[in-house]
Amino acid sequence: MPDAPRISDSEWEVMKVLWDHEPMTAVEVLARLPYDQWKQKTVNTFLVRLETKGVIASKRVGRANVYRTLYTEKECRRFEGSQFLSKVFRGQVAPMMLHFIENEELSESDIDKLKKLLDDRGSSNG
Amino acid sequence: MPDAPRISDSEWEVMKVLWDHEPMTAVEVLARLPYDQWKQKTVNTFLVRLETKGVIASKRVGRANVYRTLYTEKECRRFEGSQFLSKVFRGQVAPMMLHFIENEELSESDIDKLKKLLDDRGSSNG
DNA sequence: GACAATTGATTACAATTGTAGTCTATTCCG
DNA sequence: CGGAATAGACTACAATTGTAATCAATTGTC
Repeated sequence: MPDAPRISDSEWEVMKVLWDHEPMTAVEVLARLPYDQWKQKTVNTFLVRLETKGVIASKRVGRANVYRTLYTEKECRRFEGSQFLSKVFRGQVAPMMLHFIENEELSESDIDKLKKLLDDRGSSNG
Repeated sequence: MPDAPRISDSEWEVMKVLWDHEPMTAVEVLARLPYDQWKQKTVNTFLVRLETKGVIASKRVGRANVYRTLYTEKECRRFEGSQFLSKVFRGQVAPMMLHFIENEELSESDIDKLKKLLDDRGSSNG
């Protein structure tokens, strides 16, 4: 997969709705967003921009455009994640993980899950 | 500490240099950045903008401005980190951690370190 | 069939960001 | 002392982003 283009904050909100419910029309997208967050036209603009960027595609169905994503959430997360990592944590994974362990809420079961993952990771690829 | 203002990608590069070597002049900042990344005037602009945003402060020393940060790297990381978490991972910490465990390089010792941290975290605040 | 409602297409416009250049004051060198 | 170098202040300008409004085409309704 080629690198996903830059997706702005607002555009990300739209993408998340699309990933969850695609294919959708612009009206449907608005309906899935928090009430009063944006006007319909604003959402339309975001969709147009996302399509221009090549992140989503549309097909005319009747009089409405129906949108679908061209990148998975996972792909976009990979891109954003590595950007974030190098920008904010100088590319150092461990300090970043440490940061989140210290600063964010982790439930007991989250902690267990992560420990198991680290176990697997540790043994499989020394 | 109040929330740090929004710091752009380029501004972050400048901030990292400042955190490492402050207090510094604009010329010193440029010298610490990768060769040919930016012209002196560009770095100057970033410094002015950062000061306007209230992220750094300057003091005139002789004919040069000497800059220092007003927020620690930790504080800014907290801010950026939670933004990133909610934007890209919908606020879910565990999936994010999982993502990085799966997608980024972790050395054996990184993994050990993280496991220990999770142990502490798990037992101290069940 | 004429008008209202809906939807996309086009246009708008300010703030932020990236990337400097020019203008001005000071200071160092010969 | 006069010109060159230097540092900051001010200005520039396009791209991206946030936030829509207007224009135009289509479609349903009476």
